[in-house]
Amino acid sequence: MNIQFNNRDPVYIQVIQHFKLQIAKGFLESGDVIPSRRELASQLKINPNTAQRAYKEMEEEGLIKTEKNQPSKVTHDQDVLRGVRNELIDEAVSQFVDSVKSINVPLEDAMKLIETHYKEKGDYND
Amino acid sequence: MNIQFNNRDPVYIQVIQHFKLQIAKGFLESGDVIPSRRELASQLKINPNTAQRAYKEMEEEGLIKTEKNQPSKVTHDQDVLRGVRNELIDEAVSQFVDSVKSINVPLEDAMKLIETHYKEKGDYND
DNA sequence: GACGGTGTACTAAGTGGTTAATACACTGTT
DNA sequence: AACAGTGTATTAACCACTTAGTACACCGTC
Repeated sequence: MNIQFNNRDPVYIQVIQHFKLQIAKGFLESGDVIPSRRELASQLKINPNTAQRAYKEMEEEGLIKTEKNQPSKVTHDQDVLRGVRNELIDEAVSQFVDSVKSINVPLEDAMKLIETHYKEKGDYND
Repeated sequence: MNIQFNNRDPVYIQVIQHFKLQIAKGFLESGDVIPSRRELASQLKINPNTAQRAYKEMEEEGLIKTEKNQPSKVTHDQDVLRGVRNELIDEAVSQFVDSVKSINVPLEDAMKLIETHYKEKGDYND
């Protein structure tokens, strides 16, 4: 567990984002336990309340499930997990399409640019 | 002149963005005059200092040029103007590619999604 | 039952950055 | 010369939001 924080976005948002990425990549699966608030805070050197805030929002989104005095677990609802991935993708697509359309970039040009950029950069591993 | 402000981003940023879009679309061309700080502020119902801040940053980026007691004008430097468009595009492309790669979406899938989304939505007019 | 672990709630403090207020210098016009 | 319009600079106020502090309730285990 290690997150590269930027100091642009709020920490708790970045924590949530981190977990969503893990889920979207399949590294975190249904039923997996995640660290306690205090443990996560300790590992990431953040305030426990910040961890709590992140967990609370994830709980409200249905990503994780917490039972009394039990470590929080990733939800068993497969649809929700698939949803995380799809939302991340949809968000990226929508934003991109909105951007290029707003300045009248033809579809063909946009596609070509993506293809080039995609192939240029190395793959992610973690 | 009319901007649909969101209350997420700072106003002065949105003002800059608006001018960049106008430039990228070719609606604002080299040498065109833009409203005075106070006039813009009046039109948009924002504080003159907010307009000033936006103009100042655009000045620093070389987008506009201001001479004493003359209305600010869009730069004559064509390269800068082309740069605006290219930066907007590059930004969109990079962000998209980073996003999809970070969750291991294959290029083909990404392309297909873009194509579909692009065709679905109506074109922009303004 | 004491202790260390868990999750949770409430409140206070801090903080960074945006926006507003105000004033100054300059120029052209009347 | 007065005035109304420019751009500019400095400082103050504001404000939303994040983060931190603290305390409480609960459960297992030793």
